[in-house]
Amino acid sequence: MPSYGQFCPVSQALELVGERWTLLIIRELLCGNYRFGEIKYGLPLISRSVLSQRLKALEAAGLVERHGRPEGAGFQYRLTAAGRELEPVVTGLGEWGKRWVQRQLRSDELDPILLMWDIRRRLDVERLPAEPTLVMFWFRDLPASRSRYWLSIERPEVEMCLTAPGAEPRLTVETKLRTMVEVWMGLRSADDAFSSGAIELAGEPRLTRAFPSWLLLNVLADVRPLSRAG
Amino acid sequence: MPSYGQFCPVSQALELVGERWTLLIIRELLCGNYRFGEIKYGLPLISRSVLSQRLKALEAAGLVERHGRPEGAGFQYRLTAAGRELEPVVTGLGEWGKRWVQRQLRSDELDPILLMWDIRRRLDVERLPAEPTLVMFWFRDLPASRSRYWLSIERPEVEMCLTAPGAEPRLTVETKLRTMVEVWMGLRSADDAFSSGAIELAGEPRLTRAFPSWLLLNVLADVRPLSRAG
DNA sequence: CAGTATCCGATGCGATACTG
DNA sequence: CAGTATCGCATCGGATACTG
Repeated sequence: MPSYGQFCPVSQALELVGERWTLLIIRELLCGNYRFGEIKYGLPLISRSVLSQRLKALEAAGLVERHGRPEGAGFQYRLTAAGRELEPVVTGLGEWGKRWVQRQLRSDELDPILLMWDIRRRLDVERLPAEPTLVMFWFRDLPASRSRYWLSIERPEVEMCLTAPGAEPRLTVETKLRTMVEVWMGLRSADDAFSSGAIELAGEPRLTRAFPSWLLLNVLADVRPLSRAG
Repeated sequence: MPSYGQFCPVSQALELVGERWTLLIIRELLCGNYRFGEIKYGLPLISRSVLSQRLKALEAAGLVERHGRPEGAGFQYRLTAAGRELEPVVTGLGEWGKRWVQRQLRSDELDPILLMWDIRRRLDVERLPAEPTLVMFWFRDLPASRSRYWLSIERPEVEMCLTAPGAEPRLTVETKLRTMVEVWMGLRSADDAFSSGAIELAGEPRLTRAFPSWLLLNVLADVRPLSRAG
């Protein structure tokens, strides 16, 4: 990327983090996705080459450190102190986006894997069932091949599964993808969705009762949109 | 720009303001440069085509409004409420940049016009002389053809001139470009620079005494750099 | 001066193939 | 799985020329 040619710190910051995808990668690292594949799940449209390239650039710039993982192959990418201090910028962008550009979500933005991946990271561990529990999400408006997703809960770990695990789910969440995304993003009341049956829960009563309390919703769910008047 | 394909407000925000130059244009509008040419002064390396394009995109996105100027040709570009609310993001980036990427300034980032343009907008109007006053800045390390710049003060207006106005300057500021930039950005003490003679003032004693108090310095001058340790 | 249209070269990026 | 190298296309953007 060519330089902005300025001594202004805003442009110097943007020379490091202003490229396409970079701040989104930092968002992923901020919210706890440290591995190449985890980041990729959170950014379905990024190509591996670009992700690799950006991680290298961030490492060279001193915002990210790459650590070998003793347990297996691959690396962990961790923000340095400098990288972590971008948190207010990322949050600021998110709040601004929620306030001012939250329009009707386009269908191509309703990505179920992304949604599940986000949900996975924002469950209230304290309230999850103590014993291993399999939860199935069923988006009945999607083609069968991509309509079902599983969260395998083994407190405090939660794993996302894209194919049916062996066990039977003990709780099923059935809804439309758009409904779940809107609830998740705070665009629609969760209480209403549950009580109206827009989200149907099936399974052990103990679990169906508790489920709404597990869902913490997206970090930005409670930022309210404003009108567009200038 | 292709979409990020996400429902996350951070990515939706970046679809509007994540392109190269866009946040810098918003910075210019935030700090009071409203006309095409004024913005261009603050962004010497942007091409007119790109600036035009970005302003149109910002207008279409509802962040900028274009107003005809009764007094003459051209337009004023003004931030809407949505655009103004990006101020914390721009400031956040600037503070982060000042803290973490403030390295030795590269020579090609030392742009005298940019510096003068920035100074022009950050003079303490209250303290400026009441009568019309011409101040000349002389960067003695630059080639003669681009070493001298003038601020024509007619309180509360300050005009930047790139060629010699008719009148004689009543105050001359003589220094190296790097010195002036470093002082301006808070990388070097202004008091030291004046008292050591790194910045030399010549002219009416009343003006040479008052000059240091006019200079408000860059908005980010007092954000302190930190070490790079992760 | 304040932009806008056109053209052409640079580069950014996705697809594919390859490696530990 | 977790990346990396190569390639070819598409888009971006700078230069130039043009207009109110």
